[in-house]
Amino acid sequence: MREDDSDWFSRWEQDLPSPDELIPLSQSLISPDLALAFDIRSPGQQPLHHHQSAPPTPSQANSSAEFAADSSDLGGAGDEPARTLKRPRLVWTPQLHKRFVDAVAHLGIKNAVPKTIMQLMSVDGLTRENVASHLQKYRLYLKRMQGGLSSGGGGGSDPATDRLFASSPVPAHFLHPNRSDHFMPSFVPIATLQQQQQMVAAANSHLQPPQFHQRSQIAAGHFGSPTANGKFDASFLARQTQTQQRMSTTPTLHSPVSNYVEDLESANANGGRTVLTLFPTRDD
DNA sequence: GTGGCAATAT
DNA sequence: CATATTGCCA
Repeated sequence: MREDDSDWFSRWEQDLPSPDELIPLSQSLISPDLALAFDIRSPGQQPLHHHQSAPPTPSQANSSAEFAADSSDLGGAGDEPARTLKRPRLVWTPQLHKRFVDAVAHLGIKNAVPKTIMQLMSVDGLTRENVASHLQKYRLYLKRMQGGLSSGGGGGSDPATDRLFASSPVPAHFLHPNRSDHFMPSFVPIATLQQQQQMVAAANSHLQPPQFHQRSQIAAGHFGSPTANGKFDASFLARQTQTQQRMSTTPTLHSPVSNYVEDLESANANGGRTVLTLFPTRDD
């Protein structure tokens, strides 16, 4: 039983987890809402730098929503009403929108309701209202794409409002709900996701509490106008595109890279090429 | 309770 | 201007 009584202790001592290993664990016990409410962030992580140093664990299930914090801090928010706390405005970055579109595409228009979309996206901090609002706008966008005629300035497709939507390819079935063979994905990998969602959120609670970005100048393209107001437009890249393929033949300018959906169809009709693409498989 | 949609607010 | 919120209804 006893090997070396004098040794086991030093061993035990050595095997003690370092504070760095402990902290994240304790944080995962904090619900995203609480973290948001109390403005809790990772001790060793400054709100400014966001390092994405190739996570050793390939299990990327979730990305964090990016928020824009209003420069004017609300006074009464420092208290306990964690429930009714006011969340920062959600910034729908192209990446986030892509997730949204993918979710809708994979759900099928039938099941693409705010709640399920939100669940499938599994972006922590994302609320049903966020999705609902965005979905509403997105539907209008789709609507006016199909009937989009009108040579005049009203109809078409240019308003800066559409820039976001244009950043992500629109699945074909969105425009043609009338297809004889529309066995759209009703299988939905999420079974009891209602509960899983919470666990997932807890597991990767990298929640980003209202951040006060200052150098919002670094963002590459910048989609929104420089916000003539005094507000900080924090459009950041959540993740650096690490595995980006260079398509030398097709300039990225206005060619909607069409590598989306079809996972269902190809899996069904394509014998040699089962593209069983899990939904949150990439994030560009 | 949830979803959709228009209007309205921030 | 982009989201959020609200009101009203299915």
